[in-house]
Amino acid sequence: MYHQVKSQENIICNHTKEFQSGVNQENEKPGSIFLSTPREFNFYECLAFLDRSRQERLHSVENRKVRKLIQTDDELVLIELSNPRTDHIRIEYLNGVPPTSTQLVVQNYIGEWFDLDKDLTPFYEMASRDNLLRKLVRRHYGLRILKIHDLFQALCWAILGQQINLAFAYTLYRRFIESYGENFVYRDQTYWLFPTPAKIAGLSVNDLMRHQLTGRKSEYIIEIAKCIEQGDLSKERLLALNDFERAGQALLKIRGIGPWTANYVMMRCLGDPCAFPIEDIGLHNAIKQQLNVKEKPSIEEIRKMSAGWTNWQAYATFYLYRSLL
DNA sequence: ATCCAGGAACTGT
DNA sequence: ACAGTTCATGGA
Repeated sequence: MYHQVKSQENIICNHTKEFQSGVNQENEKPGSIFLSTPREFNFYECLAFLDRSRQERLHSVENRKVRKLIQTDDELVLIELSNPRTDHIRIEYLNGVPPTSTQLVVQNYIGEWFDLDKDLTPFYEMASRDNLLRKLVRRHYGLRILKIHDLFQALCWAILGQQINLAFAYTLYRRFIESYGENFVYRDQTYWLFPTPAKIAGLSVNDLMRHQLTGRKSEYIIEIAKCIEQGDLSKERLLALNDFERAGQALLKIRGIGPWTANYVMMRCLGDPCAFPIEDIGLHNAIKQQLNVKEKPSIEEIRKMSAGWTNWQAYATFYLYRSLL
């Protein structure tokens, strides 16, 4: 095989140019492709979040690397990401290097997954002056919001997690994926894709209730699947509103999506830095822990504490989530 | 056993 | 508009 990869051609930079330089060729091996990362980025902080549940099926973290199966329009690719040097992520294609066009899709996907385009310096500046965030941003420096690319997946994850503890939410999520998602076996390990709206739209409420979803959640998810199937709801359409405020309002009109779910999805999927799921119990617990107090803060108290977080509420929330691991 | 969990819809006033 | 109730089950 003479698929000699020259490093210069494979440094993909979908964010600020200044981060492009500095890739050393020593560690490179043919077939590896590198994605340069900003200075304010820590791969292992992100991996810690990705590795928070043993029931996770949509990626696997092992040996300081993460693997994920990605379905593009015409390819199924299994990637493994690692971080041999701090200024880039290494991408390895385990089931064969796909065509260049697919590689570009994958690189964009990873850029979105790890939120590489965001300049965190203003957030850090704000956080260094905030009593609640100061320690957190130092301890977890370089953490990014781990995004959920697929809107249907983000909505299902949020709805499944409504009003139940996180461990049980993961159980429901795993059952949902293993029951209705496609899988791909590679070297004795199974990798999963999230179920498609088409698949879920064809189910009955009873089908989902068999996996211990409540009747309500089953209805919400099936209805949303149908909505997406018919093209009435899509990430593109929400982003095309060009206004997170309006995107949030559109989400709130959907049955099963309240303020918490709308904000959660805006944070994890649509990329709204102002999204703030202020009703979130996990957020409340994280704040309680940070303040070292006995009682969880009230919504009003959180409003006051977060008064200075303008334009960065989602990042503050995510760092607080991270503190709970 | 008891309480709570990364909420939201529904019902009655 | 607002407060109280129901959904429903697992985890600690």
